[in-house]
Amino acid sequence: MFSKACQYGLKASIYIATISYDGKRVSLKEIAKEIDSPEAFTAKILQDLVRHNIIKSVKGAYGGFEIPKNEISTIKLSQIVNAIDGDNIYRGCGLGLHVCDEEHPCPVHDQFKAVRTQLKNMLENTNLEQLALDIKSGVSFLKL
Amino acid sequence: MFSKACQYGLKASIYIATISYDGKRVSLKEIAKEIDSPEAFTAKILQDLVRHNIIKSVKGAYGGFEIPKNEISTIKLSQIVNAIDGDNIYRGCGLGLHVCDEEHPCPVHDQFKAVRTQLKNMLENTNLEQLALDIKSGVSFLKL
DNA sequence: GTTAATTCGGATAAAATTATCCTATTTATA
DNA sequence: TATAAATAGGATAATTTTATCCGAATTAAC
Repeated sequence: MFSKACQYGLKASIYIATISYDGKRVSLKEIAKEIDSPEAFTAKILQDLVRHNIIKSVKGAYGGFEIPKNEISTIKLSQIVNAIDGDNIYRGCGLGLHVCDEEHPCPVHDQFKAVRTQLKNMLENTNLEQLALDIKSGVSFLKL
Repeated sequence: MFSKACQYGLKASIYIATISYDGKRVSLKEIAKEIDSPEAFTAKILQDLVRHNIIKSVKGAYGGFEIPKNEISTIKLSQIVNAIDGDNIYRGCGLGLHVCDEEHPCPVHDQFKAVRTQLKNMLENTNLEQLALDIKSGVSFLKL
């Protein structure tokens, strides 16, 4: 459904949110360890999220990544997916047609529309705070 | 959502169904032209679908691909997706965790479950006949 | 039988995605 | 100011996916 880069980006963002919730900052090294992802590749993805203003980075000793506490509940999964994988999953045709709309639908246009809409709603209605709290309380997990 | 191979496989299957509906057979060349796909790559995918017993091939002059008429309405999109992309889209974790179930859910497990279920139902409840008839009647399109 | 039209299958190439490495830059602390 | 701990970013490598090429096998028609 999502690229690996996007999966790492989502997991990293959620992890950063759990740490930022306590007013702390976290290093790339720790993030990669906690979400079980390749460090250098994860660095690229985080840079991308920084450029998209979704997370903040602080360079130098005692630096790391963070999300301003008051922003944690405002960041939606859709923003992260969009930044990394683009909007094809919302907009694109399920069969890859260049043109596919109500006027000229692909054979599965209607069937896919419902799925895509549900996915879109889900991603737009889920924010980092909800997910971070579940991680903190041990209800859900970021690795294994 | 699906790989390109899978998109080509779906489109090709739908096109073959429209032709088989009239009791005819169609060549790789025509299929690739009608669904706007690379010929040699499409050949590999069709071979795969033949091995999975989803379509039939006839070698030699006047050969080609076909679907027995009485099977057209029994072939579900899920079979095609499964043959080409595997079952990861139904089974796999949205964040790529190796283990992700009710006991040890990833942070978005519940949210994804609904989307995946809807996608699964859609693919299992859509068969080639419905789609082929829409193509034949000009309601939907396989290219552009 | 010969020919032409086909699918099959192996080898290879191109492109995209995923992953690694190394250096530069920044910054807190001693 | 020197040092160590970080992120930033460019170059490159490995892997996977997508795509092409070509010869072999099959089969209908002449």
